[in-house]
Amino acid sequence: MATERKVTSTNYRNQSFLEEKCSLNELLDLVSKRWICEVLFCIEEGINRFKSVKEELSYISDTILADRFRLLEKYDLVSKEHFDEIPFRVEYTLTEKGQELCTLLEQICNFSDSLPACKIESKKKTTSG
Amino acid sequence: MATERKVTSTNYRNQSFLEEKCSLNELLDLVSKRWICEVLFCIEEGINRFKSVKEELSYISDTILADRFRLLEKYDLVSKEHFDEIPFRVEYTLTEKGQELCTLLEQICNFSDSLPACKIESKKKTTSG
DNA sequence: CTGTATCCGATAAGATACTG
DNA sequence: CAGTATCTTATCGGATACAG
Repeated sequence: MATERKVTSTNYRNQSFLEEKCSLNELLDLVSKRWICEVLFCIEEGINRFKSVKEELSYISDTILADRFRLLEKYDLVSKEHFDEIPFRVEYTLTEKGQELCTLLEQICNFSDSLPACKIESKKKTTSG
Repeated sequence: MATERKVTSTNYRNQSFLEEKCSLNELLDLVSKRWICEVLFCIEEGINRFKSVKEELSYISDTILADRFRLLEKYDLVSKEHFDEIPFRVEYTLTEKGQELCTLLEQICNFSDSLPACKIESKKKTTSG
């Protein structure tokens, strides 16, 4: 990961245009990255180590999880603590801003639950038996 | 646009996993698409025709704008009205859900403004002269 | 245990040409 | 005016191998 964007691309120019217009676009670019919200929610619930988050989110890969932790730290939404034990241990915790974001995301989550287009109804079908 | 996802990909499986886990992920996938929020805000402000939105959002392309309108309509966030005049005219307006989403987005916008990592400070630099 | 480096396939964004 | 069809490129997500 950590590949730099090609500054000559239209893609880059447009994203920059949007981010300068409103910081919302930068934040959305972050929180919409795959797994980001789930990682955030894991930490909120106290599942706060590399391994435990990886287990909780069955399919996430090392590469992506490491990248997501790095991003969340960069944006000061989580903080990282390294414990010098043997074997060593790393824990992530939400910052105040991180907690605030979680709360906002939960509001959006309620909203999306109420959107008919989301939650494609046929997903459950518990009519068996 | 409108290219179908390859159902055999890990990419697809993971996104499906997340969307089934929480509808938040589906909504985020939508609102984080480039220009979506800006289009929504344009409509909210009464800039509600293809041409006028295109002019307001300098760099957006026809292809993308059409796709965004289609998505917003599909999710029932905006509704489309065709006026049979000569030349004909099409107007988009927010639905109740669309208005509700705008309000939520504005809250997140306030939050992102307060995040130090967003709004990279050096963007203004009005110290000249 | 907690990551990093490198490479590759899938998807999103956009350019261009065209239509009723 | 308000789009659609087709193609190209950039970026993202992920697999694999490896490291402190």
